[in-house]
Amino acid sequence: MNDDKPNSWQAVQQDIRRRITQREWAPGELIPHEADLAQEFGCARSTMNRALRGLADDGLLERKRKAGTRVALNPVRQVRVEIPVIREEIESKGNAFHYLLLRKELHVPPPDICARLQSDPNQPHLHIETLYTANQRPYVYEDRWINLNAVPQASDEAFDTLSPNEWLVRQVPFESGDFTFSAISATARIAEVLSCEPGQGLFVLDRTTRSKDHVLTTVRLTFHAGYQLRTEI
Amino acid sequence: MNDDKPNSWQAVQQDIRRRITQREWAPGELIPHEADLAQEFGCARSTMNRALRGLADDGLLERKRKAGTRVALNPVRQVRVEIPVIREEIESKGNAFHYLLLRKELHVPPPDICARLQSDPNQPHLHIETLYTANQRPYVYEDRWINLNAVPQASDEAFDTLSPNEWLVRQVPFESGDFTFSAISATARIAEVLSCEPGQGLFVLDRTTRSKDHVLTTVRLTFHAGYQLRTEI
DNA sequence: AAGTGGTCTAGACCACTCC
DNA sequence: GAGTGGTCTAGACCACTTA
Repeated sequence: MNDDKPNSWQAVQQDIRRRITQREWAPGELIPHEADLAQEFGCARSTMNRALRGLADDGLLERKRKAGTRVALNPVRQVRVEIPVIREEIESKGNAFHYLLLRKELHVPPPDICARLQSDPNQPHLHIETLYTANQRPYVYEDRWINLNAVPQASDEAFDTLSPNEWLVRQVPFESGDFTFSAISATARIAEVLSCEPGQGLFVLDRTTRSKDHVLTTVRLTFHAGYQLRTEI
Repeated sequence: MNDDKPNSWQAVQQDIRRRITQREWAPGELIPHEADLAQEFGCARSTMNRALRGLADDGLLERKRKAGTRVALNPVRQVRVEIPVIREEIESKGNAFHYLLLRKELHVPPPDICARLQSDPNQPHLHIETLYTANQRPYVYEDRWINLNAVPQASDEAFDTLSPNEWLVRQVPFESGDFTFSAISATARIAEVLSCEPGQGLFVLDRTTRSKDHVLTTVRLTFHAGYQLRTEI
């Protein structure tokens, strides 16, 4: 590491961070310009810039040209969350990973899914339901729709050796997407699939993936009871 | 913006990103070194470095000294999630924000909370329960413990003009923390507070905050039914 | 109009890691 | 030992924003 080197951007950043967290600079306060700070720390302005830019990315500082740099009033507005790759998440805990194809059908999606796929309301698409298990115990239930306008080759795929997710990642480049975290009460169907009580509160991750012109797929992952998504800052 | 400038790191990054998403470079493939790419793009190595470093931060590339840079096998492993600042989240939707102090007591925490606070199992701490409302409707229920070893002045605070969270942010510098997202089934108590059915699945955010030496506070936010946390990539 | 952050460059040295 | 990314520097110009 370079933390000991007094002029590394990490060392500089750490000291600036300390000044912020220890209230040496109060929230909302204007701090010295890059150039002055660089001189004070005896480093190049680019080094100071990198340190400050990082803190701004983390939400600790707010920077504006001409206006200068201020300590953010409300720190820590964002965290990075690792999106689990199911297979790895299960195997990294030393558990056996399997998946079970519960359904693979072509039919017309309900209206909400049609809207998400940005598709003609009468056009059929591929509907796939999968259960992923850890040591034979239900881990997460996946309810996926694949847009056949965007991924026509999906209808010929058996998904017997590769899970839908792994197959899609290899098949189709994607560019953007959105994620939604929420909670639901287990329906009778989901309770059966995940071996829990009906009504049980379950953690849910909805993901919609797009390429340049199309929505590729939309998927809802419903996790087993007690599942947690952790992160640190 | 500088996106049009052909030598801006953004422009370079965008083109590299395109090569990755469009499979011009396959997942797992070794890509040219910084120096070569810089020459190809006609930019300085530092510019290329910044572009590639950003893509590595996003999880699209994996870089190792001497080994070189590879396209990540499984892209998009992490997303940035905005941690809601309750007051702002409510007011930004044009709703009236209020909070209601349901409880403020000093007593010995249950064992799991003691563990989180890293505290003596017999020592009392400050327990605060708050309900935040949007247009008088329950929005989120906050169940908080404050470590009195770390924040002794909390016991004198009435929390009548400032919510516990806003007060703490102003009082105490903190350095790190962890976040956990999960789901629960509403207990009778929570159902009453949040005006929902017992057993209803609810989205939960647990947060523990530390300064250098102490755990400052641990809090569980239980959101109203139907709450979603969204993010995009 | 002027101040401040944002970025680019060219060159240098260093640190890590693979062979 | 050697190759590759990581970083620092000094200087320059630019873009955005406020006054």
